[in-house]
Amino acid sequence: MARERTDRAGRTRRADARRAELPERPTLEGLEDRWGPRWEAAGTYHFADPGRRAAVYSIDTPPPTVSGSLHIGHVFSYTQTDIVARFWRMQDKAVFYPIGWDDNGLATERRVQNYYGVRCIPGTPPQPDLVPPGAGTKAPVAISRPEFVELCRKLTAEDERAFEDLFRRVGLSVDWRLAYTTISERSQRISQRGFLELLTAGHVYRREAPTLWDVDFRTAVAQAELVDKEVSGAYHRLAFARADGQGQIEIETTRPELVPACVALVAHPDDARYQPLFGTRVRTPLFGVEVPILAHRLADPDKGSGIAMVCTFGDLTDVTWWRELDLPTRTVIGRDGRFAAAPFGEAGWESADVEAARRAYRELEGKTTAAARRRIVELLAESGALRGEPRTITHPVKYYEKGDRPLEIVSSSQWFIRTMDLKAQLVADGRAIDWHPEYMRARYEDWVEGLSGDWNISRQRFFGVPFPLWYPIGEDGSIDHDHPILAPIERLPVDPSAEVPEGYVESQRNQPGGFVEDPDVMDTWATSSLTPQIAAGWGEGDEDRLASVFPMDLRPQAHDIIRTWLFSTVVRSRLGFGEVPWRNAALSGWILDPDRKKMSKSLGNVVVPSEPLEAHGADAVRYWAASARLAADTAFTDQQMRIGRRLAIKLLNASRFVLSRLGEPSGLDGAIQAPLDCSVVGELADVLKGASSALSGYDHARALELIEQFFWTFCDDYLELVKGRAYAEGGGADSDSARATLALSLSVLLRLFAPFLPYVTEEVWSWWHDAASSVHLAPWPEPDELVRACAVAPSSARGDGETPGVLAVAGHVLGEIRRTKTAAKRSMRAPVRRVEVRGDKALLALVEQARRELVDAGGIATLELVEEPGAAGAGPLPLSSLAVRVELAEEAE
RNA sequence: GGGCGCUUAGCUCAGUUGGUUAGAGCGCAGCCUUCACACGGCUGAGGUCGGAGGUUCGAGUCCUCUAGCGCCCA
Repeated sequence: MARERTDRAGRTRRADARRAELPERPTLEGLEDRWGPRWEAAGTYHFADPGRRAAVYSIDTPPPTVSGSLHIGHVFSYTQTDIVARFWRMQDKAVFYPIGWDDNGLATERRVQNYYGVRCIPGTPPQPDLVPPGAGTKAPVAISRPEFVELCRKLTAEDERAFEDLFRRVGLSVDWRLAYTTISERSQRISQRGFLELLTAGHVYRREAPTLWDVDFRTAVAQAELVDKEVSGAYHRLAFARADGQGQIEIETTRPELVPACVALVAHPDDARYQPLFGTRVRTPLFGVEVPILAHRLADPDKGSGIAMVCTFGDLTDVTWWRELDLPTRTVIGRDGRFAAAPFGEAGWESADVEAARRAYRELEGKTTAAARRRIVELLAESGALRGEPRTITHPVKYYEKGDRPLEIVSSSQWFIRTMDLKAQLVADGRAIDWHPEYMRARYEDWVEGLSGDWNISRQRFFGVPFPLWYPIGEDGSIDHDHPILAPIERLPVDPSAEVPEGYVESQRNQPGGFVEDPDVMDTWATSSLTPQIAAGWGEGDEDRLASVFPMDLRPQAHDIIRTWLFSTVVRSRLGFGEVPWRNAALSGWILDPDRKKMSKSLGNVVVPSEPLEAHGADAVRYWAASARLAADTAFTDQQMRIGRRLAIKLLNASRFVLSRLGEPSGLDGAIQAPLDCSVVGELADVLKGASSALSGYDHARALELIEQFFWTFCDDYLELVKGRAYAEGGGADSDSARATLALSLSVLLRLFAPFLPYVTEEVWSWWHDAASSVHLAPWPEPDELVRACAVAPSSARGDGETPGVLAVAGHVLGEIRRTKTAAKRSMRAPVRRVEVRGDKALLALVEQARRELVDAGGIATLELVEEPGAAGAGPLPLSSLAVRVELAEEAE
């Protein structure tokens, strides 16, 4: 792989020969098509493992969810990371910059269901000739799990191509050879191995427990996937008869349908109204089940009547009460979200009136919660237990973030990773990471400190990584969940539903004395929490680069998935690898539409990236992304792209001019000696220093601003002032100095802009260098190369309280001349009879040093400097203290 | 309810550790077809920095209170 570098000074060879190659009218059109394939062919961005962690800069690139729609936000955040990658590559780091696609999981399943009009029903016979009905069908076709998984693979492959095309177009400098998908064999192997190691180490366990459950997707979901939605509901006031016959207790509930699942009433221990009742019992209305009245601090005396009904399970508070008060379980809602059978009269379901209870429950059985609620309200009203009219309220209800109906809580067996014991360590790990911006750390810490349960990693779904294990079945047909049969590491990945554990044969599946597979798949985060390991090929033999790249330097991601992806990666890194996964976390903002609303498909305000890329070009779109700071939500506006485009065009034209002026090559070292030239180099050195420091600190926007600002001054003032010397035939020291300054400045500017505008800078670089040379592999400029090029120390100029430099002073005078010409409505070429500059001696001396350039650029016949006595004061004087009088020549002159 | 962020020219945003007349681009107005650039250049008008109070010789920049918007979490 060619990593040919230009020498430190970015020196050009055979400049004369190259001059002929300058395009007459340079253009941005077609640059993406020209350079993308060349970089690919040359392996410009390939990672060459140096075998030393210190020589590597590694990035834990977010794998986008390919089932989501492509939009301009993808370009935005990925470009910001690419700038960092390019910067470090030019710092001579071996940049490990992989890319992945997150295709595993529920998002893909849902897209496949909708796209093809199918539904996965495990056990459906194979239908090889099936033509899926397609989107919009009202009757989805049931298909088997293998066929469903096949469709998932097919569609994600298409989606991934679209993402790759986009990212290539934008010029991301990823090493495409490192591309991975989260459903790939490698990802599954690594994910399963990671799980087994945690299991062996005792960090995961399986337990039957109340579980947050989406009734439509029929899967468990984790705390991290919850969202609160404000929905309307109603308080129903219900009367419970006291068991001793001494009257009634009224409670209020938004979920009257759960009366058959009621296991207690609770009030606050300090609530005087209920203190006498603690320990007594009441009977549930309709069902006649005796339940205790208990005290618990979470009961809110101000809510409703101050006493609440505890059901198994209406919400997470019920779970807490159930656990802490050691209450029995009476489950009524099944995994399909409908009321399941309830054996009133049997053990645990005793009733004072079994017949009445069964009669009432028959009215509910098989109904959805919503239908059951309507019916039970009627029954409660008929029985007289419902007091008054239900009172409508709006309250927050927990939903799965992708779900359409409120979550239920069902009791089920799930795998958990122990995180509750790890909180303090996780907070400490968060503090070991440098956050950009720093305040984002708070999001992480708040989340960790607010964890209320271990991380449930099992999902009752189909397109995911299976748990690599089986359970033995006893001779009596009972499943022994406590002694799973683990797949050996060498066999991974395994699909336990298709493969057989060691020592068994397929015919023993589901048979007494045989085995049964774990039917679940892992939470998608359980796999993507291992992206550093997947990208680095952990355990993959010759491809294993983990030692060279881990812990990684950077995790870039959006701030909304701190609680999921970022958090889960820290957990896995800590438990599995005993380390913090990265040194830096950079949080990008969101793209909003021009009205500052979040882009979403449902609002119809999504901007497809191909349009701005087409209209403005990749560099211009990158400029827009680069000019936004990290974590700043940014409105989409093509205004910034227009500016970026203009900048890129300016770079083409200015470069063309500079290169057209470079004559015979002469050594740069020490050639720069004219005061104005030293001044420009001095300012450039300041810009270099500032930009390097900003980029090192993940402030790409600041770096771009500095570079860009200098570039415009360079064009507007320096190029205009230097033209006279640059055009002078026959050379001479002045002329050599000018040409050396032009060459040096252009070389440095191209390299500074390269991470931001990779196409246009490479284009210009190619006018000037051998075909094998790439600006993207050129060394990042160093202050030393600027210093060396100057005969005298470059004068740095514009710091606060410092005397302005020659460039600034000359630019100021030139500005005054332009102002006068503009005011007189004359051309900028209009001759000037006389310019008089009055002011402080020190400033005048600087003007004097640029006399020739000012006379040339302004077309000045007489330039007179007049010292103002008395202007001398303490400290350096501002430019505005110079009084410039400009007399234009007559039109005819 | 808790936490965090934002509020600077018509618009979109910069303003580093407090220091001289607060910056940029767009938009707007005017001028210039100059031999790198009309997919351009130059010049100009336009904010007193959400509000109130405080610290300081000095505050957009620190402190307190407050309003609005947004995000995260209960």
